[in-house]
Amino acid sequence: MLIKTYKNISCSNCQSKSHSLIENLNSEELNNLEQNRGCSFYKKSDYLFLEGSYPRGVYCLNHGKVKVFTRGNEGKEQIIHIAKPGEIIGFRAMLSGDPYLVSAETIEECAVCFISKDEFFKMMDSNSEFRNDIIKGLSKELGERAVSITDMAQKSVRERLAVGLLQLKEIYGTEPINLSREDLANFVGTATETLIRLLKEFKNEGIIETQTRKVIILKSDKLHQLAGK
Amino acid sequence: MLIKTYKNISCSNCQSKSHSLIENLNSEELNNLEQNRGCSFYKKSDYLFLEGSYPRGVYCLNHGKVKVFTRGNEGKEQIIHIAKPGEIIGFRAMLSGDPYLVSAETIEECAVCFISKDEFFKMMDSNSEFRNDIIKGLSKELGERAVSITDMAQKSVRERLAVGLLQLKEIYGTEPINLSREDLANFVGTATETLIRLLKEFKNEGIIETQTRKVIILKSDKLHQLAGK
DNA sequence: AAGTTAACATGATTTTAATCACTTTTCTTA
DNA sequence: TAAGAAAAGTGATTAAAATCATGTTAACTT
Repeated sequence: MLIKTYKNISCSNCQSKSHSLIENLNSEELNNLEQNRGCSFYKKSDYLFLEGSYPRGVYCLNHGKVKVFTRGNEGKEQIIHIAKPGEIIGFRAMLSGDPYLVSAETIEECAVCFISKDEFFKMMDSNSEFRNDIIKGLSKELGERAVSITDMAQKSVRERLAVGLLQLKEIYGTEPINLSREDLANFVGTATETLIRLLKEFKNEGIIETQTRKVIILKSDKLHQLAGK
Repeated sequence: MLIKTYKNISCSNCQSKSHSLIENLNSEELNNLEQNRGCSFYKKSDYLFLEGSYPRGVYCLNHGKVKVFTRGNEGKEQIIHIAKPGEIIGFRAMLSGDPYLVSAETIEECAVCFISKDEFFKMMDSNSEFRNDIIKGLSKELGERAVSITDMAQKSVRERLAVGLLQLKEIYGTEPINLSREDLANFVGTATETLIRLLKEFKNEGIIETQTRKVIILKSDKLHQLAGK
């Protein structure tokens, strides 16, 4: 699946470092990391890891987007998170010691660095700032997921789409949101047909614009309103 | 709200210690903890803390049950977790540095010890085993919540009730499940009326038995089946 | 123990969103 | 660049669960 292995991305100069947990490593640690990690290109729809398998390390996303999802009853995906450059993916399972509960798959071409379990734990042990960032990250995400559970249980699909689009705006920044309708539906937690119909409504209401599959948000304020609080 | 302050529960001899994160503290640390924590009785429906406020420490549950919940759109509660003796409540917000995203309220008479922020962080810093347990706990919970999100998004209310009852069985052990219909509905994520109707169905199918508000599970295997996987 | 309140329960109705069946558009790649 | 495949979109129908209205039982309170 993997196109090419390369060693030419430097951690010290990684353009995603500043929004990454590795930003608090000192230059010695960064150099060491650079020696001990492997980097790979992945094309679209490649897996980083699969639900049920055991983690052997973590993945640091340099370029591209990765969807993290579980599979429910009839194999339907529920997208839990969409990772953007700088993010470390898959450390949860490694820290808990369990097999992955989620799968990770690229949704565009990606450059990803692999940091082995040993290396990762070494960094956790030796650098308390890094460790605290990991702990903070876990805690923050845990809080966010409590909100997601509530949203899933209580909000209508329309409200959830508004919430979801706002989250995706944070992830995609100024670029248009570039997800398949099916992925978008699996992120919002609805049927693809329902999602398409709602997108059309939002479009008619002037809230969004679509360029074939791409979605551009025109009125964030309106989405906030629709999202309810 | 608090009936009585007491100092007579010893951490070293706490009957809930063995299923608690404090079990890996050494005797010196336990003695120190004992000097620096305050214990209180709470009656039913008392708050430990409220969504939006800032954490000043964590709560260690010695006796009783506590519901942890968020409030959705129209103030409807979504119960995220029901804590049982031994559990430390409210450390997530303390670790992330944010205000509480959830509220915690007793659902029966409780004995609760309070450990200050300073004290808690001191233990985290000095005892790596304790710290690792905290990290593992956070990670495990994070995984569980990914599953909850998927369940909320994809399972029917009937399936979710089956899942919920099985979870409650783990929490209540051999005792009957003792929750109001409303709390049970807010745990499963449905309307109270719907919950009541489904409980009746389960009762007619011989899966559960009810004693006024209490629920006794008769056929766990059947619930596993209904829960879907 | 009687009265009051809150929790539990049921029936009828409406709403939301899933499902099924099918068409059209867009992307791939031979 | 034409053919095939995959993704996007539409319409009709069904199913699930929320909501509204109201009745009943249980549990406090004085």
